[in-house]
Amino acid sequence: MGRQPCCDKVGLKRGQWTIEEDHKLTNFILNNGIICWRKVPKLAGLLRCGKSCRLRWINYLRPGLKRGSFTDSEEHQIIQLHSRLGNRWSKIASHFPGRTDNEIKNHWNTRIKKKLKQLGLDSQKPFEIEKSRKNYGNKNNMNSDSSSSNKQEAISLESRPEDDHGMKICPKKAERPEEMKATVDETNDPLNNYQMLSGSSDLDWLKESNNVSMGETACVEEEYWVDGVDSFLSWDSFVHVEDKFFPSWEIGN
DNA sequence: AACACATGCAACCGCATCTGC
DNA sequence: GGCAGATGCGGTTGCATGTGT
Repeated sequence: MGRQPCCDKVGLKRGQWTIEEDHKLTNFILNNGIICWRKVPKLAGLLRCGKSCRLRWINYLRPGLKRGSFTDSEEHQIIQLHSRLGNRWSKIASHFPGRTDNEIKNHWNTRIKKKLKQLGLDSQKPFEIEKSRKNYGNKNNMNSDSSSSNKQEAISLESRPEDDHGMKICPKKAERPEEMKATVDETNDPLNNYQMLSGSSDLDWLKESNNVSMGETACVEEEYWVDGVDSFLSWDSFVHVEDKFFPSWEIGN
C-alpha cells in the first residue's frame, strides 16, 4: 500500500507557471498570508497543488530574493559550508539571505561540482576540501590524533553560541561515513588548481589558513565562519523585513 | 539556416520530519 | 505512544536556451 499522494492531482496544472498564476499566488499571500499550503491553491483560484505553490513562492516569488549569478565570495562560502554540512542545502541556504536551497543546489550541481571534478576532487565526499584544508595546514602536525582533532572541532562547533537557526554546523563523527575521510595527494594543491580554474584570486583566505597549526586552525575557522556569516545580512534581519509585509505568518523554517 | 548537443534552471517526486490530536 | 496530515528537504527530471558544427 503506497503513500497517499500529497493532493488530488487530477485536473491540476503542471509545468511552468504563467505570469497570471504568479500574480494570483502573490496577491493571495500578500493579502492573506500563509495559513495552510493545501488550502492556498483553492483559495487563490489556482489549479496547482499546495506543494507546487509553496515551492513557487519560496523559490521565485518571495520578496527579498536575490537573483542572478553567485559571486566568488558566495561560491567560496558555499564550498566551505558544503564541506561541513554536506548536501544539506536548506542549512547552507540559511547562510545566504535571498538565496534558495534550490538555487544553491543547482549551482553546486552545475558549476561547483564540475570545477571540483576538474580538480580531481570527489564532490560526493563533502568533507574532502575541509579535510584537505586541514591537512595542508598541518603538514608539521601529521602525527596528531585525528580522532581527537575531530572531537575538538566538533566541540568547537557545537559550543558555538548557535547559528541563526540553532543548527548543528558539524555532523557528528558517527554520521560521517568512513569513505569521507580525505585522502590527500600532496603532490597537488587543489586550492591552487581551483583558483586557476576559477580565475579567482580571492581564495587567499583558504591559503592563509593553511599556515597555522591545528589549534590555530580551529580559531581561524571560527573567525572566518563568523565573519563570513556576519558579512551578509542575517536571515533574522530578513525575517524582520518580511514581518512588515506579512505580519500574520512567520518564517521559522 | 538548420540541426545536434550541452547547459542551467524551474519544477516535480517521494521520503523524512514535524505537529497536533 | 501512535496515528494522520502538513510541511520540509534533497534528488532527479524535463524543458528552454545557448553554443558549436
